Amino acid sequence: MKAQDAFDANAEVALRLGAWWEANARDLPWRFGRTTPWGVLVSEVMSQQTQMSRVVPYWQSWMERWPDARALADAPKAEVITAWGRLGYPRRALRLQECAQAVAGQYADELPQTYDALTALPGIGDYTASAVLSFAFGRRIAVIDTNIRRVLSRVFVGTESRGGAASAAERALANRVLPKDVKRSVTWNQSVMELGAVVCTAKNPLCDACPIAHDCAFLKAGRPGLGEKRTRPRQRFQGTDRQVRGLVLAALRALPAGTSLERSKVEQLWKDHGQLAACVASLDDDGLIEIAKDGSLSLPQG
DNA sequence: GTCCGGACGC
DNA sequence: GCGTCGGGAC
Repeated sequence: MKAQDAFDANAEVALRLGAWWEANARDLPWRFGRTTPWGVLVSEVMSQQTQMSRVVPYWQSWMERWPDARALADAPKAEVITAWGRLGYPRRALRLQECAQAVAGQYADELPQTYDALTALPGIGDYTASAVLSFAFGRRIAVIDTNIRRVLSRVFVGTESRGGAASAAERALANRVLPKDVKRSVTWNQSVMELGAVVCTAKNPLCDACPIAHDCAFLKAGRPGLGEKRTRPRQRFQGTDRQVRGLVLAALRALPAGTSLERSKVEQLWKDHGQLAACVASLDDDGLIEIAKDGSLSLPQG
């Protein structure tokens, strides 16, 4: 395929996706310029490995309580962990506060606008930095997440994307098809991601409702390998340390503020006391809990 | 059972 | 590159 063909084909795809986005974009509260760059960053961190429908109420109360980085930077850790609630992966909450402290302290409460400065912040990796640059600052940069990888691979290559980290080929593809025009590039990132979230889903894509079905190499090829394992295998949950850690933390969040859970109560949370002890130790290592001399647990009071 | 708008340590 | 880190929805 000649380069000009690729550009033309993509221009048509971008146009259809853009129209679809205008008509179908979910009305999430951090979209359409209704929040600050910090608000966008918070939404992206909360969305890491978590569905948007679950994020929305958390984001709203979080931003009401801590509207900017400085406010979050000064909040008690225990309150931050409690407010994270059942979003999962609570280390994200601590990293988000560390990020807020860096932004407030090093950048005068204004998010930096370069990829290198953003990825240097705690909890901000390639995806989140790119998403903030594109969605909050309107910069032209290829955003690469699991949805975009899946959609681009299907549409332009005709195969399912593989698990693990994004390959060099996937990154090259994302950069190649990213519209040259800055504004179009932002809409492109958002609409491709949105399509992956609500139409071009992993297991059961709604090709009948897809605005670019006509342009899709994967559909043309008969959707080869659909439903096969493509993404990196996910961990089980039942019986894992993650479940036990979650139980311990949930018990501490449920306590009256400033109080602790005595050792005998802790031991009732899980019957494998070896695993329980290891999980308590790892929560302590992460800075998510504090262990008193008598073995009682509490959220960090610092 | 599978998947979900990843980041990080090693 | 691989293991770990929640919890919910379908």
